[in-house]
Amino acid sequence: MAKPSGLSIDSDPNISFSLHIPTVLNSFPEQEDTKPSIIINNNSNYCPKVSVSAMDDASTANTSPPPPTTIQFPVNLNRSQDDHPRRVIGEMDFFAEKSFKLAAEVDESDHANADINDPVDRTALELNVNLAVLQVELERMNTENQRLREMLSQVTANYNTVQKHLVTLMQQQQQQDGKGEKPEEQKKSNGELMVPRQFMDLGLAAAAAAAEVETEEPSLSSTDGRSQDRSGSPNAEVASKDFRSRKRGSSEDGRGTGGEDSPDGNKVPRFSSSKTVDQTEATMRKARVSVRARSEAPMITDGCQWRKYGQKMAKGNPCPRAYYRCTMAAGCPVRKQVQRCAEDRTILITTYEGNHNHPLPPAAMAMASTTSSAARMLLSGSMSSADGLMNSNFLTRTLLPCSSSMATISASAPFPTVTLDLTQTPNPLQFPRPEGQFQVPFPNPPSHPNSQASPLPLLPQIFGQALYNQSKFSNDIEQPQMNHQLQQGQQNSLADTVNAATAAIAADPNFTAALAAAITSIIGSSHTSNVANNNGANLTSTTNNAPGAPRQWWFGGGTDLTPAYIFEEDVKHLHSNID
DNA sequence: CGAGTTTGACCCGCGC
DNA sequence: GCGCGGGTCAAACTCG
Repeated sequence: MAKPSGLSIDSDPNISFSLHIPTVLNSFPEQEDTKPSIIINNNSNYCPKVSVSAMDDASTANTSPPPPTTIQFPVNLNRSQDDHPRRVIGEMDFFAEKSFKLAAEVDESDHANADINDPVDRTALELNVNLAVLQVELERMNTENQRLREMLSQVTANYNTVQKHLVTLMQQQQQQDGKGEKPEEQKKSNGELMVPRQFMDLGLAAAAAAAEVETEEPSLSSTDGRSQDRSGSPNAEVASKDFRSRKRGSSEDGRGTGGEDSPDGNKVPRFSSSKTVDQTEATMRKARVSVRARSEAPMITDGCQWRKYGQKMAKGNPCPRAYYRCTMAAGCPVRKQVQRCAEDRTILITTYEGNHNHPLPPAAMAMASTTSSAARMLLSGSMSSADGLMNSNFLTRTLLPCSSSMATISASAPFPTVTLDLTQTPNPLQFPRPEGQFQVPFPNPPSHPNSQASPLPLLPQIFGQALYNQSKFSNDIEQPQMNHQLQQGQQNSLADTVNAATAAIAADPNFTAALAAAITSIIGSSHTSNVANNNGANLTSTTNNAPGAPRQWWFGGGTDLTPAYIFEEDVKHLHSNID
């Protein structure tokens, strides 16, 4: 990776310094050898200046990079009178201990008479630049700190709003419970959440079972080990076929004895753990995550290996639907369907189903984590509402608080499906919430229309690992026994929500790195949080189309200006991370 | 020759 | 009961 790295001084009387600092937050392993450098140019007669710019791939690869941030400060250099053209006097390595040591030994006052041809004066110049670098860096950090504080104040305000909202809703809930109305009936009467009863019932068991499983076997996401890690459960291939067998056998149950037959023929009591696990498997398999992305390619690249096992013409769409199954591990139950949108054939609709039973490569982590988190958000949401603690309105506003039209949950589909629409801009004002759909924030589509191969940004491995660690940490701690099932389900919901959000914000590596600690702290705090902590942080970002324009971030938001939901523990952790 | 794809057949659920 | 549509199977085929 060849990047300009050196200290050069032109011969004009006024010299400008260009300090190039590799973007630390966005650095990749191959960039580690990139060092800050100073380029001193004499392109101004009266105003020597140091210009600090962050050098990254964008600024170097782009033909018209955004102008670097230029911070000017006086530099008095007595140039030699010879008009030598540009002369490179050496490279300043800011990571070299020698550079700082030399600079510290030089009297600062010497810089006024510095002669760039004199080694001592050059050292003085280096000192001057070093101080400037530190000043600039300090200034930048102050600015960043200020920005984070503003964000925190906004989050705090949102928290207060939500807390009031929660109290109101809890009061309403108590009043309705006093009338003896069951939650399911409430939903029907309210007409706000028309989720199939089958899904609601399974979702309760699924979330509970998922909580049990995850307590024993924490994992980065539900995508790894869901099938194979369950003790006594069949392997994934068997489970996959068992699902089909169960589906076929379910219609025969009515003719049978009425007992529940396990796949291996043993009688299994109702509500046993294995039955719950089966229901979990069935539900997780039924829950689907659909990703819409613009792509000319026949299939989006999600990091997994797939084998096509069928193709059908689907009704209402002239484009055939292809069926794939994951082949990264024998018996992985994950399948996906790929079909072009009938209305806009540039849009590729990929529907994922099931959870991987094997470790995933980093490249596959983002998509798998996102889809599985979205699916489990769906299931956890159903559990919470079915449990009666939250009515549908609350579910809508807390679990799925944003209506940025980037992700939708279709409850009317044959299977509960979360649709992540990566084809639209996330501007909430442009996309009013459709009736009967709940929406969750997800990242904007690839900024470049041709970046078809990666509709979702790759989640940095370190970020995923942090989530894993936090998940493990929170699961290792004994849970208060208030309502074990519910609480763990909510914890999963929180983790899923945050997990999805983190995958979303991974679109911006700078922000990802900056907020990784905060997000993971939110997860880690969930075990001590109260019921209201079900919500988690929803982070949405948008990018101005103009190259180099800053990415804007906000918590929550949406057409109805629903505030973000960050609760006390989360705010504390944000505080601690910022301070 | 093995892995992956194609494609017709089959199964099942569901609505009429 | 029947037909339709979605989903899967598996033999045939293709390709490297």
